[in-house]
Amino acid sequence: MHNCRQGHKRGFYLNKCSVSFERMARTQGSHSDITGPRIQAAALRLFAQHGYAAVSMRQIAAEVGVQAGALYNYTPDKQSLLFSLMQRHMSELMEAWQADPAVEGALGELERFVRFHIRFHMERPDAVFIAYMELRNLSDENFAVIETMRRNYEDALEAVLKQGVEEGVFRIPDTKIATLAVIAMLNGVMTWYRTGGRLSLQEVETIYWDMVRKAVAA
Amino acid sequence: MHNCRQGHKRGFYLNKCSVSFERMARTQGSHSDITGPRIQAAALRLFAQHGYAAVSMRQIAAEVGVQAGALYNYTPDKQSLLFSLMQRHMSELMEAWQADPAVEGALGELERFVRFHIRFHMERPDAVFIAYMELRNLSDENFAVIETMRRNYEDALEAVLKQGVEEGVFRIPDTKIATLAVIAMLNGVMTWYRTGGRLSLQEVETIYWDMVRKAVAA
DNA sequence: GTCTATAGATCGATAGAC
DNA sequence: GTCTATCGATCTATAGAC
Repeated sequence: MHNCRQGHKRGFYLNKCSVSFERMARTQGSHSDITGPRIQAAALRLFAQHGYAAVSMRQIAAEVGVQAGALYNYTPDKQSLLFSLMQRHMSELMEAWQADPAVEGALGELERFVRFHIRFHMERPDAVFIAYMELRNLSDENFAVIETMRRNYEDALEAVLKQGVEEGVFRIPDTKIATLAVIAMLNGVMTWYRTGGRLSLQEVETIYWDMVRKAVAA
Repeated sequence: MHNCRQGHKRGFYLNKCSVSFERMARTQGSHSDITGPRIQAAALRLFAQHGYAAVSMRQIAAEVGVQAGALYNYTPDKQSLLFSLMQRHMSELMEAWQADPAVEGALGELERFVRFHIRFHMERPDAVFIAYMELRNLSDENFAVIETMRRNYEDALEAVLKQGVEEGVFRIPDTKIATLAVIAMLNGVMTWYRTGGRLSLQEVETIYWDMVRKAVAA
């Protein structure tokens, strides 16, 4: 099942092959105050690569360099581990968007959104992949939280589209559908873009901005 | 984990709640020549709802109304079951596209593609969902087969876009990227559209066609 | 805080009766 | 072709030593 060929399996995210990061056998009683973050990082990578259901706590522990039981000092269970990864991702997304300096006019705001979305998501492909693929593995309660955060982000784009319609610069039959269509299109970047390819991220942003701009144009 | 509320968990496909279709206890030696198709149908539904890795052979068997061991009269293993579902889906997709009557000119062909893609995919949401989400659970050999079929389908759209550029009706900086962007956008329909909503499928097709047409316009 | 060890459940797949 | 029964592996999570 596993493979490491890069560029393989487009249509889903595949990590670069990387040397396993296991540590030396750890003396009993030793400790590391960065074990928590390392567990999160290992879970993020493994969930993105193989899927939540296919990854065992033992695999995560092995990647960190501890035994499986030690994980439960940092998370009550596997489900909470998934939820915390997704929640942090969505929080960072919202905060980054709000921190991005606004510009004048709906057209400028739409360009800002397109470039922000591509840039932000390409910087954390593992988290993005999990956020879109593992929703069904959340408990109902956890799903409701993530879903609300996602809707807030979508609402930010829809507000821009509505503003553009009012300004008369956009012609959009249904702003909610257009919102989802734009985000879906932009997310497609992650299924094929690889750093070091023939196009820089800047060029990709511009190509997508061109398509989005025209798609909603009056 | 499981829930049955409809409209819940947008962003991934969720089946309608349906009464379990288990059969009466089966007398030994009895048989049914439709067990094979019923296994495929059960696997399709369960893989789409819970994910390949999260579904057990026992669950599939229970849905069909047989014991787990009986499944192995129809499939050598779980992996082959997944592969056959994806392969059939991609075959049907290619055949349906080739059977759809071509029209004159790139603009007409693009509209035909947009409407065909939305219609075909909305008619089989389970298969579509599996085809996009379970690629990583294919063995390398099986993945190569599916990936080739997918590329062939994408090439059909790219040929239309190239034709439009030559005709001068489209202005597209990169036809490969535009191909992927259009397909990604159209696939987004499946994350939110539900039969019986405020828009008919015909209306949805028209809205997306409007956006696609403008996005690639000269 | 990490270890070893394990409980208790469930998995994919097979064997042999009917 | 389906059944019952089971093998051997693997899983999440916990208990108790250090």
